[in-house]
Formats: sequence, C-alpha cells, structure tokens
Amino acid sequence: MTHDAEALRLIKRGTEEILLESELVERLRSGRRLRVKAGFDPTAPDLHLGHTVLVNKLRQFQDLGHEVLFLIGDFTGMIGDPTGKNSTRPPLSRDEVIENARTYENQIYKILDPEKTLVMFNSSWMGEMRATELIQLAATHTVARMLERDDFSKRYKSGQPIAIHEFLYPLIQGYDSVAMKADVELGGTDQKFNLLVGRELQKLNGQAPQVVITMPLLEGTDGVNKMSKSLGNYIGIDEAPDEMFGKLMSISDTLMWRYFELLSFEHPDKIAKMKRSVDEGANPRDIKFELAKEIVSRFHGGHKAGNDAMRNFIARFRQGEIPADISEIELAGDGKALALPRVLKEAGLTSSTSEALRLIKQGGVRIDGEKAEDPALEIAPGQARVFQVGKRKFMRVRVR
RNA sequence: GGAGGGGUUCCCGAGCGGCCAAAGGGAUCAGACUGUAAAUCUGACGGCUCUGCCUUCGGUGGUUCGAAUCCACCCCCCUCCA
Repeated sequence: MTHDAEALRLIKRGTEEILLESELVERLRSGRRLRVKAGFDPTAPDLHLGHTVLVNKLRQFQDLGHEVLFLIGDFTGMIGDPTGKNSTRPPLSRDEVIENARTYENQIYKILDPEKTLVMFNSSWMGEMRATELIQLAATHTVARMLERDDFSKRYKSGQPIAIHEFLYPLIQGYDSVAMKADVELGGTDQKFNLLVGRELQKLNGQAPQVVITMPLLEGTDGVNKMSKSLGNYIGIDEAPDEMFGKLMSISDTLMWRYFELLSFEHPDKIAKMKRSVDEGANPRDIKFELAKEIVSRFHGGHKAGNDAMRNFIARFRQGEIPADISEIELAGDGKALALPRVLKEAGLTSSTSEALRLIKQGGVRIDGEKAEDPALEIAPGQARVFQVGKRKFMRVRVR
C-alpha cells in the first residue's frame, strides 16, 4: 500500500461523508501541507466527548503533517448559530471571547499538537467587512437555497420563526473558508450545508473548493439527543476521573458500541471481537469497563488513572462505599441547628427545600450512609457529616 | 396596511368564570429490581418558615365575591391578501 493510500484509509475511518473524495486524494498526493479548518462556537468553552470525535480527526491530519486552523467564531457568535434551536444568545464581550479562547486552547491541546495548530478568529476579517460587501455576499444565495437546509425548512413549515440574520450564518461560515484559504473543512453532519456553502464561495472567489468531511454526531449519555452541554447529557473532557468513569458506565449497552466506534482508538478488529464475546454471553458491563478505562486514561494521564477510577467505581457501587474524595462545604448556622431540607438545599444537593423534602419522603437521602427518614431532623453544628442524595450526589457538610 | 389563527408550568398539549398549582404524554428525579445498562413497577415533578401560605397560564389595566378562562389596549409568532 502506498503512503497516500494508507493516509486516505486512516482519514476515512469513522467519517460520515467526504466531498469530494477524489479531490482529497489529489490534494494528499500534491504533498503540500494542507490547511485543515474546523470552526467552533465561542460561547461554550467546555469541550466534551462529542467534540473530540472531530478533534481526534484533526489530530490525525496533524500526524500526517498537515496544519489545523482552529477557528473561533467570535463574530458569528454574535449571531448565534441557528442550528436546531431558535433561542437567541446574548452577545459576548471582547474579554469573554478571549477568555473562552484561552479555555479552548487549554483543552484542545490535550489532543492537538500546538506546533501544528493555528487559532483564528473570524472577527478579524468579518469585523472589517463593509455593508456593500456583506450584501454582495448575501446576493450569492437565494432564499430557496437557504430553505433547503433541513432545520430551516422544518422551522419554516412548523411555524417557528426564522430571522433574516440567521440566513447570514451559513454565508459567513462559508466566507471564513475563503478568508482562511482552507483546503479541507471538518464539521458534524449537521454542518454539511454550511460546509458546502464554503465550497461555493471559494469557487466564486477563484479558489479551489475545500474538501468537506463530515463526522457523525455523538449521542449524549441519554442515547437520544446529540451530546450537548445545554441538554446536560455530556461528558466533559475536564471532568474528574471518577465522574467521567461513572458517566461512561451509565450509558446504555447499545450506546456503548457507538462510543467504541466514535471514541475508541482500539483496532476495529478488537472491537468486533468484544462484540462477539457479548453475543456469546459475556457481561456487557465488563466491556464497558474497558471503554471507560480507555477514555479516562486518555484525559487523565495514562493507565493508572483509568485503573484507579475503575477501582473506585467498584468500591462505591458494587460494595456501596462512600467515595473518598467528596467536596466539603461549611454552612453558617451561627451556632444553631439547621433543618435537614435547608442543609440539602444550601449544600447544592437539591435545587429547593421542597425538592429536598420530597426526596426525604421518598427515601432518597442518606446521612453518613444511614437513610434519613425524618424531614424535621435538625442538623446540629459541629462535626462534618456526609450527605447523599440519590446514588451519585455526595457532599460533606459542616454546620458552623 | 387588511383578514384569520395562535402564545398555558422544562417540552408537547388539554382547560375556556369557582371543584386549577392547572388533565394527558414526554423529559427529569427518587424508590424497588439490577450491572449507576435496558425493560418493568411505585412515587414525585412552582416556591416556602409545608395538614397551611405565596407566586404562575405573553404584558398591562379592567369587569367580578372570584379570572388561565370575560373585556380593553399592547407585544410576539404563523397563514392568506396587499
């Protein structure tokens, strides 16, 4: 197998679609250092496993000697990506954007090679654009074309509002590719339309159109919606090892294979083998342990981290132990006792005292491992005690 | 600018003067069962100093003993016409 053919095989793994593959082959063959673009929203600096599907692919390009252009859409962030939801986001200040960008860098360099990464902001060219230029840009596409985009047409048909400025989003994202002279752009499958606009605009500007590579969207821990912070079904790459391990263990058996496919670096043959062993009666939980270990190890410095997390997990859930590293909080009682529901609320274990009350009634609250049945229980000042709500929420609380 | 339809608790969606903190479903949370899986069953699901009280049904004001429900004005969304 030639070097290029090998490279292509590597790049293709796990992708949803490559447009056009023949163009990609051609560019790889040119021997040039390719400019590989990927855009990110400046509002959500907490990267999660869903993002890493894409970032891992970027890393592969770097390993093949290419350059990653990490675009922070600070200008488009002011518009708010209309993809999916229609909620309008508040504009970010300059400082916030810079702060978020820094957070991004801290996180992506867990995966990307900083030497081969260029961080860019689209405000640096969009901020300069004159109204006439913007209107010319808008003139390149028709409303009918815009309505081809799935989420626009859905919203249009179902009576959801679409503001005019939302149509500008794909155009600006496409124009970014022109400004950045991208050879390749990566995005989730939901970005396909926007990515293709980039191709068209590049052609209109006399550039060779970028190769578009779409990556599948990773489902969140609920197994239904795509992973996102706002849906609360995400696993952040900065999360503590035990937390990360636990969240991975809580995904369904079906979803586990999807995670293997999109997140694991294991050889596909090995994954197929694990699948077979489950079919033959192995406990899927044990296979899930392997997944959880691999991911935790990747983000927390090696195998030891993965193994430790697994040991803690078993101790906590199979043997019902209280975890070792619980955060501690002090509540000001001014020397007086506090009612239990109040303590739970103040400690952040429940969102309201009403909820706390309910949970106590339902037997979901434990103090130092003992079920708390009395809602009127007063917590006296003094020693710290461990409060537990449900299976996973713990807090060590001391009333002063 | 005109005509019509619509805005209900996280989401969908009933309610159309008191029995409404508001049916039903979804999501979520807790409990049982388990492998922190799925499925199933049970319960909860606005807040509080919790057998009671307070705030909510796009907004404001009004009618009424009493309004999510009636009236007026306003805001927003959709459809058709211009």
